[in-house]
Amino acid sequence: MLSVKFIKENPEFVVERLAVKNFDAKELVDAVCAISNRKNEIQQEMDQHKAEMNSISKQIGQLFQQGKAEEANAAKAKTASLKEAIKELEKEFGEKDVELTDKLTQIPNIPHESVPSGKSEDDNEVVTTEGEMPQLCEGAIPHWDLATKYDIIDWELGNKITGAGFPVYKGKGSRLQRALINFFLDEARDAGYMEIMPPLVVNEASGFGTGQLPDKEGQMYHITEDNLYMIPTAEVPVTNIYRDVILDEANLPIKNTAYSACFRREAGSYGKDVRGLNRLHQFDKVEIVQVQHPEKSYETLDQMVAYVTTLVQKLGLPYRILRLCGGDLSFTSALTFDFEVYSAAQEKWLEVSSVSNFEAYQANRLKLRYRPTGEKKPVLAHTLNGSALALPRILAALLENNQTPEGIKVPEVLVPYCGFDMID
RNA sequence: GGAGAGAUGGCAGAGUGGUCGAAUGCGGUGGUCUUGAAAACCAUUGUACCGCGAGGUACCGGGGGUUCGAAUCCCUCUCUCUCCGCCA
Repeated sequence: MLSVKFIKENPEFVVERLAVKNFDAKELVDAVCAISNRKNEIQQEMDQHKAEMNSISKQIGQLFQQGKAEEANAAKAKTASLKEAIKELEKEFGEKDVELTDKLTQIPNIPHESVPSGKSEDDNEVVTTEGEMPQLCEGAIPHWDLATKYDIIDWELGNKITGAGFPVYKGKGSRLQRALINFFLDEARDAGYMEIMPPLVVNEASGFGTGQLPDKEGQMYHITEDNLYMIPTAEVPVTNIYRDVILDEANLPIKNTAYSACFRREAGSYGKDVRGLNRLHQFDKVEIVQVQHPEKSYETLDQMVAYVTTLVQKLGLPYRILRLCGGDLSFTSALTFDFEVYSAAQEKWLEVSSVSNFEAYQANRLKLRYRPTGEKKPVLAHTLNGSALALPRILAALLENNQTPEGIKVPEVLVPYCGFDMID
């Protein structure tokens, strides 16, 4: 969330910038300022009364020790009204605090100045388009049919065991998944990221820290009996490693990577674009996460984009990079670049990565700070993350683009990882 | 699942109603000494909020209560550990 201080110092700026996200923040910003001001007034009065109370209590203690019980009891009488006043102020203070947090969590992150305005994904800005469009052979078919033809993914079995959106990978399909995971993790390690194997289920505090809760809880599978959530991305556990942490400036940037299965309910997204591997309830992904100095986070974002570029290039997939417009930008992000690969049989661009700078928005929720060298006061760090990469759509594009009458060719970089060069 | 123990500052670990934001040790930082280092010694060392400032307030797992006063007593929740059972 945004800091109260920033909102109070720049209310017009916040409203103006959030308009780019098509978000009318006027009322919320006004409310935050008003509630915060009232809260401060209450605190001043409350603290004053508490100071007096503390002082009287201390005196009473001394009087008792000196054996002056009568005077002590007289002093006690004075405390009743004070006590009552404090209680009331505390109550109102608590209410204002809840209200303030409620309003704050409803205000999205401010978009970076480079974010184009726009309503939907149609307004995203194409930054780069690279790679050769594949020439498909006669009778080319989409990946869901290829997967069945070569018996590497069993859709029906997934339906039987769990339900739609939980495919079963078999034989070379399963091995190719494993190869992709290892390939991505090794690449990330070579790029300086430390590998993490996180829990796949998180508590409420973690969900709040990265911004999934309270608003987007419908997106996650909720284990109500234990009040735990299945992760929609490794971003959640890996970023929450640094919840309530004060880092040394010298330790920045922190670079972590993690493979995880990801679980998404995708409620309300039935219909188009859900065939085959295009949208699943469970999928595999390797994520990269960085914690960086505020002054260096955009430089880091560029580096992360450059890194993801190398991955799609090595896989030989035609890709394009989009700068998300305000309307398509997520609630918590300040700037996001999406990667899409071209899936030739579907004749569709498929999103395989989303690389974002959250600036201090997540950090403020997480209380993730660093201490500038030689200084006393901790400062909020910046967090960034990106998919590197999400597997299903990569697999879809690989299957469709590399199909030949003899079978599906495996990209060279993956051959050492999976141990075969052809799915036939 | 059954029984028990516990949750205190970066860590370890005292503290069972009143100058306790909290002893002590370790660690960290600064300094003295030293050619340099180690050792020793001295000093310092949490976070947040309010206030122009002086300063004030809060925080000893979370929440509630008793009391003039709570780390300390009571209730409640959560979590951790140990033993037994079960089990990859």
